[in-house]
Amino acid sequence: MTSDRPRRSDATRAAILDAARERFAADGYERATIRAIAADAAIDPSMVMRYYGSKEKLFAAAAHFDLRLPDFTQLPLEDAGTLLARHVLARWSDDETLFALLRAGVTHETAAERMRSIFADQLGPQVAKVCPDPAEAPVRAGLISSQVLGLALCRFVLRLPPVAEMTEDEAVRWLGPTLQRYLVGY
Amino acid sequence: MTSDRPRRSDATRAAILDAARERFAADGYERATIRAIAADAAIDPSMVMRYYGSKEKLFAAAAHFDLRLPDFTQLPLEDAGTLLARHVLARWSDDETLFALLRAGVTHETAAERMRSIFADQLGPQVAKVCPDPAEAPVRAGLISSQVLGLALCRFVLRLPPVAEMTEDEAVRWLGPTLQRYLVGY
DNA sequence: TCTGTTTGCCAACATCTGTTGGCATTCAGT
DNA sequence: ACTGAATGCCAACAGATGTTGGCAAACAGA
Repeated sequence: MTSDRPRRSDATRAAILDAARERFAADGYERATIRAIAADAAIDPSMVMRYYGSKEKLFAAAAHFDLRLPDFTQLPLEDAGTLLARHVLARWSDDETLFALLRAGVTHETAAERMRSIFADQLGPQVAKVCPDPAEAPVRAGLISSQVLGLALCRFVLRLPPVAEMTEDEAVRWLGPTLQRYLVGY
Repeated sequence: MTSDRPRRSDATRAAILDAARERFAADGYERATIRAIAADAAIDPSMVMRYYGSKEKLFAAAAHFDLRLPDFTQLPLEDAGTLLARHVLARWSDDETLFALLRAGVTHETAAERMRSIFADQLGPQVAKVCPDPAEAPVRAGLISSQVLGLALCRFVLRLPPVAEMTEDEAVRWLGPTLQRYLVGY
């Protein structure tokens, strides 16, 4: 249906998406100009418009993200918090899409909505599987989000020195118990 | 020296600062235009330039913030975390300057630097007074910042529903123990 | 080989941005 | 009352931004 035979322009489309993610992640929504993205992708700005329609739609196309959470029921419950902290920090480091969402989400409603749906649709259900009362799952998932996003904000975006210079292990050691409590404690 | 007799334009200057804080808080640095700020202050855009020199300097002038932390040595140590959570949440609610810093800090280096200095110079020293080893104070202050900023981000900026709808008491109940641990625990 | 579509670039548009200079009015000191 | 400074607005600038339309070259199907 939607996927025909591969087009000759697929490489260009992909290059645009890559450049867009990079620019949105580094500069936020408004500072990431179509001209700069096009330059990074080594094509003309008008191509971006032809293939993605508008800056808004380009962002929507570039900002798909999957946290790739493990199945929480398969996790040893007593150190789920630590494993979750490690997984999320790693996921954060190897995919700049989350930066794009974080930087853009602060000023751009589309990005904020995308962020909300990631934590509601991907994290929420997993939390519901293991937390004491499934009705509390949204709140617990929200708290986990707050600590995870807060650390990412301080570490990667604001670059508060002590948080930015922390090793990943150190960060996991501190966050693990916090997430564990938000997950199953009181 | 710097402060002469009050000028006739002081009201205008103050109106500009107020409008600037409001716009920066609501829209972030780039979307908060000088024209919009001037319109809110009911004066001409050129006045903003005359009194503050540039948009950059206007932001710097508008983004002064004091957390007004209590003296931690005067606090009952066993619920310092809870008191800190309550204080910070309250402070956040009644001064939009922090929003301006948060929204702008994500894309604007001046704002990020200001944010860093707030948490390093205001929070850090207080933490040093009560944490087990003063050498750990920066890291502990950084962790506290991450949780506090993360909650503010989710609650006020991204508006994750479960976090945004939480009562302040509920938020304090969840954050208290976390901050307590970052403050004095392991 | 011919034809229509796809891919790409160029030039331009309308608008918005921070910023500047000039001119009128109002105020303060004498 | 006179003078110089302070205050305010208007008009305009130069540059950047998202976006559009047209035209050339490369391609694919017949």
